[in-house]
Amino acid sequence: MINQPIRLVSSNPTLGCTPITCKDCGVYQLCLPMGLNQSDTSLLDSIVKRKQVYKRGEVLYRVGQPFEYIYAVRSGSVKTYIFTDDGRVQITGFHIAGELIGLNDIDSRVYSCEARALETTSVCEVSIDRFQELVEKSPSIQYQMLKIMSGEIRHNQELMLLLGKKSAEERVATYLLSLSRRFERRNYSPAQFNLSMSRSDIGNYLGLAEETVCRVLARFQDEGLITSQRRQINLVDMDRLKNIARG
Amino acid sequence: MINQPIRLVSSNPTLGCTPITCKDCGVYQLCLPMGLNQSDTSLLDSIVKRKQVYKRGEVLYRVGQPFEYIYAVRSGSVKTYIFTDDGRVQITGFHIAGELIGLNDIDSRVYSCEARALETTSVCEVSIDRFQELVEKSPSIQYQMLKIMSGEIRHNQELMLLLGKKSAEERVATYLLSLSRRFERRNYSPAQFNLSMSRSDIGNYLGLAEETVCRVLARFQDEGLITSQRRQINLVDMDRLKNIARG
DNA sequence: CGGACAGTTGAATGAATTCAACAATCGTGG
DNA sequence: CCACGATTGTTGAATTCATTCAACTGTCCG
Repeated sequence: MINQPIRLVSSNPTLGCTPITCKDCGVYQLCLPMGLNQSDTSLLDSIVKRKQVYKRGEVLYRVGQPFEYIYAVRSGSVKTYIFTDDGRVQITGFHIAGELIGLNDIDSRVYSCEARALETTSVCEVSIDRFQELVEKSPSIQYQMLKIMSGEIRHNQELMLLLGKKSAEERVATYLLSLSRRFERRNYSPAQFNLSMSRSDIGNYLGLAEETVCRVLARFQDEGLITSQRRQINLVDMDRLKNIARG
Repeated sequence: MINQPIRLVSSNPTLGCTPITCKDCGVYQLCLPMGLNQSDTSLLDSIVKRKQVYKRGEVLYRVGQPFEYIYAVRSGSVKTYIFTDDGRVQITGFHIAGELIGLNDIDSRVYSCEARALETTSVCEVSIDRFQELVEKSPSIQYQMLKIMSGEIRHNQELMLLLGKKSAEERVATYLLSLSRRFERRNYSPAQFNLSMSRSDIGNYLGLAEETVCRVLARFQDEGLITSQRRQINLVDMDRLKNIARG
């Protein structure tokens, strides 16, 4: 059975993630790096509210709306994207279970991007006001937040490298491997998975035309690197894929 | 007199920056958003150490070096950049007076990018250990840090939009206007300034060839949008420039 | 079943790159 | 202070990788 977690909360501690249990939402993984004590996690419990489910295509928030919640994805997936003034769109991230959304905008009163569910998606909405109270009570949680955001900055920088310097093949290979790693961390299969996003979304994210993504995937398939049936992806030769991703 | 600040520390409070005086380094602007009280700023003084000067081309830190300091630029400018495995480079940021360097990597033990002075540059090196102690004492400072990093994520996302979706002309126009805004905040002239980075650096940052940057600047000059003499830039028609940047 | 959407493939086009040659400027050492 | 080599910037011509346009197929879901 593909894309089914073995145990969603069994994330390997050496990866720097600790599972957090939330009374209101049931068990989920907030993916805060290690370093929280018992009282910290109870504090977290106290502010993590409003479990919510969004269906495919539904919007979590729009640009300019008052910034109210940080979102922790429990299951499913979400895309976030920003706009140019003339309406072009750039997808800035795909977010799967265990990831946080809304970290940009903490210094702002409004959301700077739009978030939309790619499939049926369950999230916990964390009130920013209560979150702010929390971090003032618990410096260690706040320091964990600094770390998470620091990691997000690094992730974005790698994306800048991809967008600025990589060829179409390198981009697609990098993308597949990045997804693979994230699934692996969550105990999904790193070699076989379903894409929840369209070719068009992938292309948008990678700075490519949708047709280019198709062609590259077709080439990868011809060369025996992957098999793909629409959104079902199978990474056959990860090593060669890694070589391509590296350039 | 171009590129001379009227008063370096007179930054308009409405911009969300408060000038911070550091006993060890003299007066400089750390550009922490408003919200610190007197005891916070004394705390900051106590950890901001090691005023340091780097000459053009000198390296502040390299990839893989132990992460020891966050840097606050006092004067001059610094570029930060990352590498692909095969040695390609992507410049991820140019940093001028009042800006912080090293915020990515807080969750890491090593620097993930390299930083190099573009000209004679004075910085304050802030020990990460002492910084961590500080933020545990002062939640308000830490929350300011969250805000700064949140802003950095947003800035990087705009760069992703630029790299993924904008034409060469839009990129260069956006770049010039971004520099202009940053100079303006620091009471430098927003219309006339010197670039401390080469065409090659600009192109690298914007995902363009150096020659393309030249050609676009030449076109802008032909069309009366700017005048440029090598690194001396004069924005003549900001409104049209803004229109181009928007697409 | 049918209409809409998503994905694929081919051919023509184009924006930016690469290659190349040259010009202007910088800076270092005599 | 000047000269000269190195660096940086500029411009033209050829090339290329990805895009755009177009036609078509497969799949999903009401």
